[in-house]
Amino acid sequence: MFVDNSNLMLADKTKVTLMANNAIHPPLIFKVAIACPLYQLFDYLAPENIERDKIELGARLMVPFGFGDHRKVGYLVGVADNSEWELEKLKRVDRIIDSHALLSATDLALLRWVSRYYHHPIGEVISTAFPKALRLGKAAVLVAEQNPPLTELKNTALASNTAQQTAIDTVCNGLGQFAVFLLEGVTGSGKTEVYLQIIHEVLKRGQQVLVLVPEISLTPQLEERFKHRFAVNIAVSHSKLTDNQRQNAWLQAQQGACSILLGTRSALFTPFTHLGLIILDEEHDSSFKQQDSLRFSARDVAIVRGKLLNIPVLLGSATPSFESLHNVAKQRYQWLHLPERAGYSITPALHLLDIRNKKMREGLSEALLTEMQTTLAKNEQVLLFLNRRGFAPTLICHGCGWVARCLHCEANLVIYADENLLRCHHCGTEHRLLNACPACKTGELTPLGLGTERVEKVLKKVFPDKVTLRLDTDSVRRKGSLENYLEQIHQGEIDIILGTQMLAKGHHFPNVTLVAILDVDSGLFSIDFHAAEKVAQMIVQVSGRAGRAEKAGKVIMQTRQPDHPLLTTLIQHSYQRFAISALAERNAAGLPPFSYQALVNAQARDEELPVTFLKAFIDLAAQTPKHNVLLLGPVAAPMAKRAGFHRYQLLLQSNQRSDLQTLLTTLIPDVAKLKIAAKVRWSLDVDPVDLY
DNA sequence: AGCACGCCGACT
DNA sequence: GTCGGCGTGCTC
Repeated sequence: MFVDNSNLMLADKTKVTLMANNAIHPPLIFKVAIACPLYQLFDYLAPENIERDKIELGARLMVPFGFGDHRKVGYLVGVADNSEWELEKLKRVDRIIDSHALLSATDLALLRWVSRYYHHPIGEVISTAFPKALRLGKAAVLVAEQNPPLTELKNTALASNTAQQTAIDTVCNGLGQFAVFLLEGVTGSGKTEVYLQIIHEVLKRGQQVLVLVPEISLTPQLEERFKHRFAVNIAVSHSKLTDNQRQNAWLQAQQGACSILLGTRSALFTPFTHLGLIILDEEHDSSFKQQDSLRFSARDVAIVRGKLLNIPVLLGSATPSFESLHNVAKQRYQWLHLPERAGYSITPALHLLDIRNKKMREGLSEALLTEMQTTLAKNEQVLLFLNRRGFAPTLICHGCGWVARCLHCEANLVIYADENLLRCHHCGTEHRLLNACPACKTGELTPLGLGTERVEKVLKKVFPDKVTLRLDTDSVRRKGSLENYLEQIHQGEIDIILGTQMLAKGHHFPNVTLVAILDVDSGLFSIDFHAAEKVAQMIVQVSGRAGRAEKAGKVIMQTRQPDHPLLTTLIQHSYQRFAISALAERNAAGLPPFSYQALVNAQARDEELPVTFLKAFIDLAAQTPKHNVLLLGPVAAPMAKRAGFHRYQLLLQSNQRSDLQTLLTTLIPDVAKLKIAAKVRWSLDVDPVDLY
């Protein structure tokens, strides 16, 4: 009788095949990273009949993951002959999506470094390097067959001054090897021209350039200058573009079809075929630090990338970060200085305007109004800086002292008079503007403090025949309106520009000859030790908007602290001098960059849970052998409640970066496994710049 | 992160 | 009697 043993075979199929495989060659195991919040790789059986030498690390795979027939994209990061798991429990890879990996070995090494340094799950890190469609497993298409001709260059050989030429020569001599250059040059000193001439050299070598800027609004003007100068393919990548546009830029860089990629911090992980230089403009800008999910510093990761690729990294700023200045002092970076304004530009003069006991009109002193009058009479433009949106930051009852507070945040509601609203800047909650005090019913409700909307109203009253423009996130919410407004300013259609932070970033207003910082004091008394650095940078950056070309500029800072050392040092000496003294203070206090920090944040709707979690974190750390890391906290975050969530934090600090890293490496995966970790929203920020 | 399993309240 | 709430646990 014929014996059908197929059932038997089926029952024991896995074992039989494995035995057969073992007889010929050992099983092939794929080590796969998958985008989920787990600090581990997943082992899979390689597809059947695969040739081992055709496997490329970094390739995307489709793998079964989780329940039922669920599939996810995985990233191949290793191949092995064995697994710590029982082979019967391993699933098999469905298919290899990329026969040729889209990431190089160096790209993968960079992503693994990022995962280790920021203690972020490897699968999530790798997936952030890909455009959305590729993350979901879509096939990558070819965007161009060949590299474009890289030698067609326009308008070369512009005259540079000595300092510019020295900077250009120094970086160009360093092409083809790793080095970090800090190009420090005041606004108008011709930094961009230095970039252009160095980029020219890199292009001549047939290599690509990655240029990173902190803000999307800075890309159009740079793109324009690149296009005017170089007849090469220039790709742009930032989050205001469509997924398709970003993917196209990504593929062009990855296939060597573009010579320059200009983008914001998210463009940093874009793969290139032959990257020769990374430029990071406005390197001091805190927008280079991502403040959610993967909290990486684009500046620091750019430097690691330069090191891995053995190419130079050029950091540029008029107000370098203290960390970069410290690295120059330690001779880790080479300092390149452009001390003067190129051409005929005149450095603006800084003045402190003591407003103590002075009569004020909605935040504007008589002396400032007179200065404005004089400037406007000459048909020159005035720029006023006030870093506070809305009409007024507080609504208070003159009768009983009641203040309009947000129900979900530990914050006051901001008055928006035009919209007849009270709005919370932290959770977005809106209320109708009240007519009567809800507490005493009779008291008069009074706006307290100044916002841009309030100052705009008084400006229109005082200067009725002049055109005032308010520039803040509320007024430029509509897409593309910032560019339109900037164009109007350049066309001379605007007389008075009033705005927030967004004015301090890189935009040039040649006909502005008077700049006033209305309230410089508000930045001087923060609990965050970074505050002084940020205020000094803001003052110098805002000052840089004034007095271009042949026209002298004037900068006025209204203050009630005319003897504050930050202000006097900046005015009597320089940003550099202030940086030196502030760095000395940080050294004495054992603060970064003389020590190393990581901040653990925890928040939950329940008020007790964040503290319980952070205490569990401390308990785990205490079980770790002697680690020389100071744990400070838990303490309530500076904004203790936000959008209904109670927030606490724990600061870790060490004199040795390696001590801090070693502790975090063992601690974080264990913390993630804590039961309570699932009940709070927690995050880790390595090298935090915002301590709240 | 997803997604399923599981044990308690208001509905056709 | 069921639909669905989100607490808990798992992913090679």
